[in-house]
Amino acid sequence: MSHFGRSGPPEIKDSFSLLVLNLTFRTSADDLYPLFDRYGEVVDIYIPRNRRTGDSRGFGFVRYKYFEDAQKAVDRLDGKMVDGRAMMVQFAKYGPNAEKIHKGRIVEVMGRSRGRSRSRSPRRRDDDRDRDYRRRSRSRSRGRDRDRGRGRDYRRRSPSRSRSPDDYKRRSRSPDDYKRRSNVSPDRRSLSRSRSRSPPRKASPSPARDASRSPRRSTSP
DNA sequence: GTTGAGCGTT
Repeated sequence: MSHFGRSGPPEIKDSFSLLVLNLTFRTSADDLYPLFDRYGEVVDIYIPRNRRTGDSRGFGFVRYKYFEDAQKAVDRLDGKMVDGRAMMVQFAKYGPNAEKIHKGRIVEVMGRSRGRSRSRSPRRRDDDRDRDYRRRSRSRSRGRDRDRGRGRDYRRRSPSRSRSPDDYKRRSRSPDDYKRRSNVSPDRRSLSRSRSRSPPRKASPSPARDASRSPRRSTSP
């Protein structure tokens, strides 16, 4: 079992963060630990996962206690085949909170004291990130030269609305209708089964069809 | 059952 990430992000100041890219979607921290632990003391390993699906995002973070170990791991594990895919190991550029990191070590801390003054609207970054990373993937794989197309899309975003919210409200049926339907539905079924308005026939439901084809054969000798 | 550039928390 993974004992990483259970107590949140430990002391990042005293550790060097490594970014592991090009990982398979099935690779977990447990799979990376034995590989990275061989080259030094691993403080923590974390692999961002999607909260909705729970799938790995294809990359992870490995924290070393000493810089030399981290550097060695980068040099040795970079391009290492893991689960049939070569992973890329490099020093992290940003910290968990977007802090600037140099060589895996924090060199610049976010202006928390000053940034705090800023009225930063506390928005849900979880969902946003989840959806964003998906869209970014798609865009990147194809939209490298599609910058022009993107701009066009933004302009055409307006006519996207063809219906007004009022229409939706109108669409919703009245409670009476819903009630009636709810009542009618089971009632009809119940009636149909109970009353047996139409006696179930053992024969085919449409003998006429057979009859229409029969005559031909019947008349035939 | 899929995907593939990037930067992270229970």
